[in-house]
Amino acid sequence: MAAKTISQAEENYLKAIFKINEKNGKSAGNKAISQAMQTSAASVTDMLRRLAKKKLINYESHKGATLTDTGNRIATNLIRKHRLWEVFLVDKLQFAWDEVHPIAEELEHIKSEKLVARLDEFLGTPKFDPHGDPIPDADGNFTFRQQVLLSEVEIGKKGMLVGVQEHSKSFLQYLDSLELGLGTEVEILERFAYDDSMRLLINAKKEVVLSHKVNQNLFIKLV
Amino acid sequence: MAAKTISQAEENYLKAIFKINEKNGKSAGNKAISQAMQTSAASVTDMLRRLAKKKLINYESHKGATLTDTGNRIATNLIRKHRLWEVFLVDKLQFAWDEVHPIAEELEHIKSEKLVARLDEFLGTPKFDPHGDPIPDADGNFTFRQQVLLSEVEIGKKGMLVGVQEHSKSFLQYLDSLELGLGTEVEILERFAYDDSMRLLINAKKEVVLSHKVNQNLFIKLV
DNA sequence: AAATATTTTTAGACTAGGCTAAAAATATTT
DNA sequence: AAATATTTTTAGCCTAGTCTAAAAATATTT
Repeated sequence: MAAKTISQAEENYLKAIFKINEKNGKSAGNKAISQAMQTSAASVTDMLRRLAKKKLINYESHKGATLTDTGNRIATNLIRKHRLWEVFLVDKLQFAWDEVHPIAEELEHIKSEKLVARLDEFLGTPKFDPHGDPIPDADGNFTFRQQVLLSEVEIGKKGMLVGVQEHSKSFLQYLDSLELGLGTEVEILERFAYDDSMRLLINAKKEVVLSHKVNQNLFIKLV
Repeated sequence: MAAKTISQAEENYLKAIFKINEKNGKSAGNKAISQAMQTSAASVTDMLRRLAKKKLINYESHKGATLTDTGNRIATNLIRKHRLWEVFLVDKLQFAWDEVHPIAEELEHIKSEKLVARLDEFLGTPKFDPHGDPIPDADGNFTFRQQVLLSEVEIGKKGMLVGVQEHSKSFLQYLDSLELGLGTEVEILERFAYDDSMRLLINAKKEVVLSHKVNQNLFIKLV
């Protein structure tokens, strides 16, 4: 089967569709895709037709898109590459977790299968990236981890920060300023009903108060 | 000075022009570029005009192209990135020297300055790539090394293989089969006037006979 | 220097990927 | 169910980068 060439633009659309499908649990609409890709709705319609013709997505006019098996495999592999490169940048080249995303966004398009395999091995076959997101294996399987949003944790419970949902530079830098990195121990001391903010004890020595918005973006593994 | 965006295609043309300028010591003609880029002459004319408009090359109709300072800086930086990535692939990911070129060809287009600096440091600021080609520093300066083509070395002289001029997979694999890698010691035992082939002693223990074509592609540092 | 060969440019066309503005289809309110 | 709002598609246009075929310019031979 002649593995058709897939352009970077096409790859990026597949990844966007994958993420929208995953988050919403249903087919990705034109609007959502155009927002994710920062392109016009008209461009999206064009691209969806192209991807459908290549059998990478299932698409019917006005009904949005879902990935075919092939499309899913490609999107998953892109995510694998993106996350492995992020680990490389942080672990080997000492980048901070808030600076790796745009670089990995370019690196994920490098084509060699062998490169990915060797990189994975070189990094020690990591299961999670620097933001705590799972790295799918070569067959596209994600490691599942028991985790809850900090906003859902009850008073008195203890846990450890294992992931972030939001990846913006400003959010990550805010966490840095609080010394809240992956692996940080947290204990819920108090919850303010007024605005759902919470007072926490981190690493058993420092207290911080986090807004609801922040709490909704932190994944905790309870201990 | 608004650093205009430069596409991968443009970058590849700049690199091709750099190499042709370097090898021929004069302005790069349309034909040579079209051969290097594997594109039609018409496409080259178009691209030369685009590059000239961006002040990356000096170009006049029918007179070929040379790089401007800006163009030269970009081309040199691409070569720097290409060669650093080759070192990464060989030294860190255990790739063979005959498989890294196409992958580095993609990796060299990754944009981050910081990435290059960190990679360089991570690799121990190497001065030569896995084929013995010099890696320009961040300012574009190449390390110069005293070297001669094996075909020019006199009988009885000894030296060390420090570089290859040809980079094809088949040539490199042929060298591998002879156990002729960079760093190999060679002593010239005999030269056959008939076809300019040479008999050599390598690493003081094995004899091989190399054709003139091979001898013209090996760089030796005399001891 | 004329004839011939080679190189380069022009002219016109194509694909990928993007855009805006308007029309059509679907969803949501009232 | 009608009216209104939102989403999606259509139509037409644009740029980058490629192509072929023919014309023009330059180089090489004779």
